[in-house]
Amino acid sequence: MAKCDQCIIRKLNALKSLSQDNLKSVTKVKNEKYYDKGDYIFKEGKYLNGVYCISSGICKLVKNVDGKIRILKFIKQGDLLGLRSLISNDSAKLSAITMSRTKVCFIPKEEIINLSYNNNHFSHQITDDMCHELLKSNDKVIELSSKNVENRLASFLLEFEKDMGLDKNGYIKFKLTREEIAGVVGTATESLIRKLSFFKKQNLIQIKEKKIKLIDRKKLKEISL
Amino acid sequence: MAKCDQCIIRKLNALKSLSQDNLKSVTKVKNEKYYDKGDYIFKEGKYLNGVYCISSGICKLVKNVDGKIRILKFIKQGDLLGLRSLISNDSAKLSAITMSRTKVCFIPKEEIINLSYNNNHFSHQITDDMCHELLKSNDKVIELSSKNVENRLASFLLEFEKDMGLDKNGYIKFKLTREEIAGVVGTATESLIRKLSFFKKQNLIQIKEKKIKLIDRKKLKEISL
DNA sequence: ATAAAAAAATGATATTTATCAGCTAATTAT
DNA sequence: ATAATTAGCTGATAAATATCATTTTTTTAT
Repeated sequence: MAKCDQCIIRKLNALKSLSQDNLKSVTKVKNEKYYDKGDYIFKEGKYLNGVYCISSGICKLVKNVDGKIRILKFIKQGDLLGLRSLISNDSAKLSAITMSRTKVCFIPKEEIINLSYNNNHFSHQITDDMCHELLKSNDKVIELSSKNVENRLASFLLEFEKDMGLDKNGYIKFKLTREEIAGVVGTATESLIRKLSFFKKQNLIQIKEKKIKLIDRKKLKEISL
Repeated sequence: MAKCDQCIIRKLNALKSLSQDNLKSVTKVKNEKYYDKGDYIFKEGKYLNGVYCISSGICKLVKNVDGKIRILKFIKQGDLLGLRSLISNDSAKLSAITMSRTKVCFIPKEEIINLSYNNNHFSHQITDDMCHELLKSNDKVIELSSKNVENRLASFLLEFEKDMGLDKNGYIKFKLTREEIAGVVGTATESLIRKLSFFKKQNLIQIKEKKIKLIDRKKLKEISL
């Protein structure tokens, strides 16, 4: 089992605030696990016994609303999963599904609670992260209630590009199905497909083997507003 | 200036975690202020120098998106305003407008920061509150992206009744304009009006002098799902 | 390599929601 | 008390979005 103090992933989240002693303690209790693409890390309704630190791979946080699957967030290398439920002593309200083979470190609840009481930096970092999450969530509420599908799709494409980065040919690194994009944007798959081909026809984007390349970011930005 | 340790309002928010000493310290630096109905406590974009504790009255947290005013949250007696911005060291992303004459206690940023470093209970309580906010915000995202106006209006009416309580005749205590309800539900005022009169025609609600009484909560609940 | 399954695309249509214009009722200011 | 303003309501219509059925393309399994 790898040692946490040598793990660079931890620097990407609240765990960066931990001391060497803290990290030794985490190393003792943490648990590494691999998931295949499409696996559930946890399902909606489950009470989590700790938090999940994504070591490699990509996941989605989703809610299934009578068949329609809404995606609230993508979780990447370095992100922590399950903090909200753990702090609120509440069941998970969303399911976490891997979108690629994923390595996850599980840290038991007691350890997180102890750390948060023994290390003020850590506990403040968690609060900061929650505030950031809240800001983004509020932004989504506003976007969903005042922008149409076209605006939202443009906005998503720009943000997704920033989040995921580009391959050597300028395409967004990570592939999503049309259904998944619809699940993020909050629309029906068919409506999403139509908007995407509309963007393609307008030369705002290019699509090749399901990968998307943004061509006219300025125009997309305008559309997103 | 009233003393904070004798204020019962503080028990309704994170300030309940403060010690007697903490409260004495807050009393020294806090500032009471009255706002008339319709006043801005702060506007979107402003950097806040502290948090606002609502002592009496009701406010709305809003965002103006090219003329359409979306209401994200109602703030009542006992609620704290401005914590997110303060913790993130960020400008306010929403405006706070009073909906009745409102008494507010302002607590300077430095005091909140100090308290959060000196009192673990307080700082944990803040984190808990943020988690709760995040949960509610996420719920809204899901609702907006998977429910229609009718569903959302039913859901809002039930929640608003729970939040505000009833007058002696069973009407929801607090009056909102149609435009405000539309701003919460995320739709156009005219669409909202039509849905409201539809609910009235179906005998799900009654309206008298702008106040709303829920008649068939069971049916409303079904519609909200 | 081929068959089967899943994903993407398209057309037709229904439903939902927004917009605009005008009218009425209620509230506010003088 | 009356005028002016604002809020509420209604109808007509346009625009956006969802739904369903079908076809084509791509991916996956054998």
